[in-house]
Amino acid sequence: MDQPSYSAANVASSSECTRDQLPSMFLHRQQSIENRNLLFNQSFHQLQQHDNQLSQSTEALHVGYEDIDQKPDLAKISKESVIQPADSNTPKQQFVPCKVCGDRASGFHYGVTSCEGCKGFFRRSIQKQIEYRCLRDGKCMVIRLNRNRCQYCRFKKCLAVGMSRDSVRYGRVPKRSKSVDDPFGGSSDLYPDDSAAESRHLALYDIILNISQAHHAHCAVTEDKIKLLQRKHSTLMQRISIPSSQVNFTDEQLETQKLSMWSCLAHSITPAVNRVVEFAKRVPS
Amino acid sequence: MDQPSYSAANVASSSECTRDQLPSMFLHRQQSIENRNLLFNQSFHQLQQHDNQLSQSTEALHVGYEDIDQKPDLAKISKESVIQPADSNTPKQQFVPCKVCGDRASGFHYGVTSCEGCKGFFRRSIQKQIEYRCLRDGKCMVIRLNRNRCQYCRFKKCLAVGMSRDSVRYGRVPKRSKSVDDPFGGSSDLYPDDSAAESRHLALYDIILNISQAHHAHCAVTEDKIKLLQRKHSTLMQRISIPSSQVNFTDEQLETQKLSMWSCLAHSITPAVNRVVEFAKRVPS
DNA sequence: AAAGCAGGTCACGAGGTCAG
DNA sequence: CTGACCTCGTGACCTGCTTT
Ligand SMILES: [Zn+2]
Ligand SMILES: [Zn+2]
Ligand SMILES: [Zn+2]
Ligand SMILES: [Zn+2]
Repeated sequence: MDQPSYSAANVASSSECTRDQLPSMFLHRQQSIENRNLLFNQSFHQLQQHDNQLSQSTEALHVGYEDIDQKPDLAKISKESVIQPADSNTPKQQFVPCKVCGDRASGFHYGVTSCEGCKGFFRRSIQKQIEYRCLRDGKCMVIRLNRNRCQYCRFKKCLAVGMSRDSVRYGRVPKRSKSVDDPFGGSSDLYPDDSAAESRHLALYDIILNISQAHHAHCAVTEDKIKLLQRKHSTLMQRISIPSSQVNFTDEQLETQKLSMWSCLAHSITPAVNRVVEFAKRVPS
Repeated sequence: MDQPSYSAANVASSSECTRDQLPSMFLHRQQSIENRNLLFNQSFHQLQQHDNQLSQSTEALHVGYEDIDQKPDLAKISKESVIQPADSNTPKQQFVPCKVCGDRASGFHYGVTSCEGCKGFFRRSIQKQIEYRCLRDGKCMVIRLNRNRCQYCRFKKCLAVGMSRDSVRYGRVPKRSKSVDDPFGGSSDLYPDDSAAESRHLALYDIILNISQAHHAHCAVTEDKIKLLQRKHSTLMQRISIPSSQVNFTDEQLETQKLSMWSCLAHSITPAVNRVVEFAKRVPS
């Protein structure tokens, strides 16, 4: 696939993305999850396109996880890697998500409610005229935890949500354009939810993370193993194809073979089933 | 103290020991061992209060403790066996241990306070998707001096303490999350010790390692061998039980048999004694 | 003034490097 | 392969300007 590139108003030099830009979460469940949450409306369309790409690149996500009997406990996960945008000293402060990455927004930057990170990233991008490149298909998901893995897609998202030098709003925000739901006075059509939406938003990330971790911990389908399987399969087929023409089994033999094969299959598939069960047990209910 | 090299080859060949050095060696070393264990244990008690990491890997550490239980003296440890952190020119700098190996941490890498070594190792591991294998039981202790001996267990420990691409923290550390005790602003498990205690901490790790290694290198009682022994024993008993009723030995025959059995026993036990000697020689003095 | 954002600052850490 | 060292992108704060 050709690699999309950006030459915005000011773009010239090239910068290399790190090759580990895979979004480390979101599997097939993401759609239903997204549907439930209004906060992600803006990117719903984009997410739908991601589904393909994500499911086929799943194996790359398992780097470092195979053969490790990792037992992530939920308490630790929620402590360590769940977003904690709300500082403990300002419980009163409302959470407003960045339109680019979903982190806590710090204000209305370049025309978009965004976080300090995305603001700085966008500023740097338009200042230094950097041309980013996506090493994949240019559809990387941009969320807080992986926003730094693909600069191209982050910048693309910035533009998509409307960041621009021209959208800069100077000075004080007019009083009446402020609202409870959008303290930064951006366009008022996006977040019709009350404050409960914020907690749902956070909970969502929590769930996403949990599922991702559970998957990592128990999915044994790695690239290596797939290749190995393919090799095994082809050699097996070769071996079988030759004698198959000259061999005649009796019905009894066939029956016996069927039984033995079934037993063999059952034996082989048991671990996989166990893994699925383990995975299911990890999904928060 | 220089690093003792315990390569696999070294361990394998180390059971050779000339017989004549046996007795004096043994007695002398035995004393040393006891003294060291005195120091060793109290410090461990103190460590448990301050160091989460140690208690977290208690299981592994027990290997080193099992045969050892005595009374303490703190001053002595810091006096005679302190091992300095890598840099001796910055005495003012506070010591913060790597959560993986206990070496001096260089920062908050992949979500965990860790040293340069573990950081680089983890990066390499997740980049190249290397699949490690443990040559033992997958419970190797991972501490500074032996962290390079088992990649599998080192990586496992990395994951266990929470290293992950998703836990990466970019940018400057928020001011309010910094504290005197935890310069890296990581999670809330702090190390309220002064630097002297940290040096002791480091020294302890090395001592633990030495003893454990010495034990591992010369203890022949592995799980495998125990099982083998049990099998041998039961078959032997079966074989014996049958003829024992119908056989009558003369006194002379019995005497001869006693002698031969004693000789056999002596022959069998010699390697064990040698191993004890070798173990004693490895204990730092 | 007061509020609020663009841009600058620079502590940090990811990733690369390369002797050992 | 390891890890001490280096480079540079990141983002939490800060400063100064613009608009009410
Ligand atoms: Zn953002
Ligand atoms: Zn991308
Ligand atoms: Zn370490
Ligand atoms: Zn191991």
